Amino acid sequence: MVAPTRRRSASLPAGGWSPPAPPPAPRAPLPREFYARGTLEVARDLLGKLLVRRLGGLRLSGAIVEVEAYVGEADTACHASRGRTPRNEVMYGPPGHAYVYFTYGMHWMLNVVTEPEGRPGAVLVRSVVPVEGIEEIRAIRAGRPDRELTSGPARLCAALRIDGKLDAADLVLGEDLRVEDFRAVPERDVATGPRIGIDYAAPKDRRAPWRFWIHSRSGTA
DNA sequence: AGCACGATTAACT
DNA sequence: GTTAATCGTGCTC
Repeated sequence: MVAPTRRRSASLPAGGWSPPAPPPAPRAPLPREFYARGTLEVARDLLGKLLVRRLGGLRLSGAIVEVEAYVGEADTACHASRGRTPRNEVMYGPPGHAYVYFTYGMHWMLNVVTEPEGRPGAVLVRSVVPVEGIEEIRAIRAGRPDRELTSGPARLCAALRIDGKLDAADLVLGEDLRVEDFRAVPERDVATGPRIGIDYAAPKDRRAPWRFWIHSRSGTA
């Protein structure tokens, strides 16, 4: 039995945020219209939503606590900034699909496609807090401390077994992967700042505060 | 050639 | 306890 350790969030912005137990009854996937909006709005509104991975008979899920918006060809940090390619093709398609790609020789990244069809945009899911299937997630991520299970874009993909096979998956049909309504996040709990790992981008894009996370309220509830 | 990262190591306070 | 630097890895263009 593990004593409830007091966990001070440090470098990870949303490390201290915990979803309420118990998890709610499963809901319908968010509709297409949710995604068919401006990427910044979608990014902000994804905070507190439930990312659900269906794996065989299992339901693994986590509450979204950190995201980044990548807002089209004019955004030099966005994969679409150099035009349409086989990899980023799905970003140009209809909203509400997964854009999953591989990077750094070992990591998968999960994005959700935004904006009406033809306009590339996506939100990178950077961190979730486990809600359902935590024992299975611990098994998948054997040897990791709990705080490293799903905090980080590559970690959450590993934890939920998200890889290139889910690229272009329809989150609205939601067969293997979906996003459900879960928890309203008030404005005062939302923090914003520059995106991570985009040093190659133009200065204006590096500075843009297009990363959103749930600010953990220290001490009080 | 270059990466929308993270594990590891090495320095700090 | 923390932050900063390094680099593996293989897919994309």
